[in-house]
Amino acid sequence: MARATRDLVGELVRNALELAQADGALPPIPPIELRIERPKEREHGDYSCNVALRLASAVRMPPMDVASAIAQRIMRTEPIADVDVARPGFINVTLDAEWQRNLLLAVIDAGDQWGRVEQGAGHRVQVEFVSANPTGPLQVGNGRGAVLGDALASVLDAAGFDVQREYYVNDAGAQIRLFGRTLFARYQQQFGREVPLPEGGYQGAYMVDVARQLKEESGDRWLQSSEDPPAELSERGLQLMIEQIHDDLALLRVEFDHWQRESALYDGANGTSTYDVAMERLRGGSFVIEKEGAVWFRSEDLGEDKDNVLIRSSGEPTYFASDVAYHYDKFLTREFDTVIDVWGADHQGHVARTKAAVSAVGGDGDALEVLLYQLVHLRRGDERVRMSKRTGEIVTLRELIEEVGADAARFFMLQRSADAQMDFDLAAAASADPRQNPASYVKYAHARCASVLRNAAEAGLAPSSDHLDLLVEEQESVLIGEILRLPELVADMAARREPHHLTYYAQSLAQAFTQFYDAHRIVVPEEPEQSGARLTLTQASQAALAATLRLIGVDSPDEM
RNA sequence: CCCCCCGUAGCUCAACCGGACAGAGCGACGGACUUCUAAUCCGUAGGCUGGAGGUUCGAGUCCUCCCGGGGGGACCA
Repeated sequence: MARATRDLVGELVRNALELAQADGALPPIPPIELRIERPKEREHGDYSCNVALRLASAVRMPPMDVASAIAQRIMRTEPIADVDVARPGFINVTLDAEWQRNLLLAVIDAGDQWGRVEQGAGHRVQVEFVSANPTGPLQVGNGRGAVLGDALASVLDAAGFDVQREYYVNDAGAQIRLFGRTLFARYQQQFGREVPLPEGGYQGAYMVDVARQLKEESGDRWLQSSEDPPAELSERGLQLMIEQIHDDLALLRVEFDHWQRESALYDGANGTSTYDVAMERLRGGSFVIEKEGAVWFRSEDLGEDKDNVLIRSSGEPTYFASDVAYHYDKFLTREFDTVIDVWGADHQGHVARTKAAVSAVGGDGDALEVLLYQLVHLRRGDERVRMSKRTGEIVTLRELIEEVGADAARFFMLQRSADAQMDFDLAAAASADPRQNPASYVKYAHARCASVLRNAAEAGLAPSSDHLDLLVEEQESVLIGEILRLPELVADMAARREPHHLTYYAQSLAQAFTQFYDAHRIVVPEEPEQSGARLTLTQASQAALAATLRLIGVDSPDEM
C-alpha cells in the first residue's frame, strides 16, 4: 500500500481547511501541521482532527465554529463516509465501510508484507546495534539491544527506508591484546603448563573452550612462540568468538548485513587510513588541542562539559578516537543519510561528544541518532534472578534463549519502550500458555486462522469477495479496523523509532480476531455467501498477523 | 555537585511528538464448552498517574522545585 488511509483523510481535511480560507469562512492563517489521530472511543469515529482547537485562538473564533467551517467543506468521497463535529471542537471522520471492506483484498494480496508504506523511500539508514566486544559471549542485556535494533530495522524497512544492519567489531586496542594474552595463557595450560592469567585477564570458562579448540585445530604450533600473544593465535581466537556471537544472534534470528571491523579503520598506507583521514579532518578544523602530553578533541568548544582524549600520551588512540573515525566512515565515506546507534544506557555519556565529533569531521551531528535502552533485570516468577556467574544463574544470551526460546525472548524484549527498565520474567516467557505468554497468544490466533481456512476447504468453502457487505457485525468491523491500521502504525513506529508498539498491536489484533471467532461461526456450509466473506476476513487477519509477527521476528505457525 | 532514564491498578507495563471517560496482560472474584483449536471468550472489583506549584480551552505527557529508584560523569570500553 502506497499510502496509509490516514494520509488520505489528512489530505481531504487539508483541502477543506484551504477552501475555508479561500472562500472567507476562515481568515488567512499560516500553514499548520495537520495531525490525524485515532480516537480511543469508537463513537468518535475512525479518525479525528484537533486542528480547529489549535487554530481557534489564532483566528479568534470559537473552536466549534472553526470545526464546522472545516467539516462542512470536507468532501465526502472515497475513504470518508461521514464527518462530525464534537464537543470542544474535534472534527471526527467516519470511514466508508464498503471501502474498508474492499481493502481486505489488498491485505490478502500483500500477505506478510502488509503494512508497508513508502515514507522512507530514497533514504539510506544504518542501524548499528549489539556491537559487543568480541572478548566474551553475549550477555542478556545485549539481547535487548539485538531485538530492539533488529525490530527497528525491520520497521524502517517496512516504512520504505533503505536499511543496513551493522555490527561493529571492536577488534583493536588494549582489550583485544588482553584477550590474546589470556587466550595464550589458557592455550599453554592446555599443554599442562602452569601459566598464570595476565593481570585483569578474562576469567570466563569460555576462554578455556576457545583454547581447547585452538589446540584441536592447530596442535602446539604456537607453544614455543616468543610473541605474547602470538598474532595468529589471537586472530584465530577472535574469529572463533565472533563466530560464537554470530551463532548466538542467529539463534535469536538476528542477522547483520555487515560486520565492520574496527581494525579496518587503521588499514592503509600512512595517512590514507580512515582513521588518519578522520584525524586530519579534526586537525584541519582546529578541533584538536595538545595538552598534558595527549591529544584532545575540543568538545568544550562544541558545548560539551569537557574535552575528550583522542590520543593518549602513550601514543595510542582511545576508543573515542576510533569511534570518530568509524562515524566519519559511516557518514562521509559510506554516506548514510541517517545513522541510528543502539546503545545500552551506560553509554549515555558518549552521545553528545559523538554527535559533536560527527559535525566536526564534516557530517551532520543531528543525522546521528542514538537509541539508548535501559537495563534488563531477570526474574523467575516472584524471584529475582541474579545475573552473576558465581551463583551459576543465567547470564548469557544463549542461556536465555535456551530457557525461553527465540520467540518469547524477542516478544518479551520488545514489550517495553527502550527507555524503560525491564523486568524479564523467565517463568512467563518459558510458558507455552498464552495466558502467561502473549507471544503464544498471538501465534495461536494465527494458527487458528490457518485451521479455520483448512476446515473451510474440507467443507468445500472458499474465501470470496462477492458479499463482503455481509461483514456488518460489531466484531467484524472492529477486526477490519485493526487489520487496516497496520500501515499507519508502521509509519509512526518508524518516525519515532519505537518498535515496541508492535507487541501491543499484535495482541490487540489477535484479540480482535479471537473475539470475532468466538462470537461468530465462520464455516457454515448452509450460508456459503456469508462464509465466503468471513473467510476473506480470516485470510486478511492471518496476513496481518503474519506481517506483524514477521516484524517482531516471531514465527507464524499454521498449527499449534 | 552535574547530566540522562524511570515513578501510572496488588504485579509487569501501554497511552499515537498536549486532546475527548488513563488502557492491556497477569493476579483476585463470578460466569460460558453436544458446533470451525476452551491454548478461548464474557463480566466484576481495582487509579488524586510519587508530591507541590506553573503554562494551556485542555496535562500522565510541557516548565520549575522536591521525594524515591536506576544509569553515567576516567589518558577504561
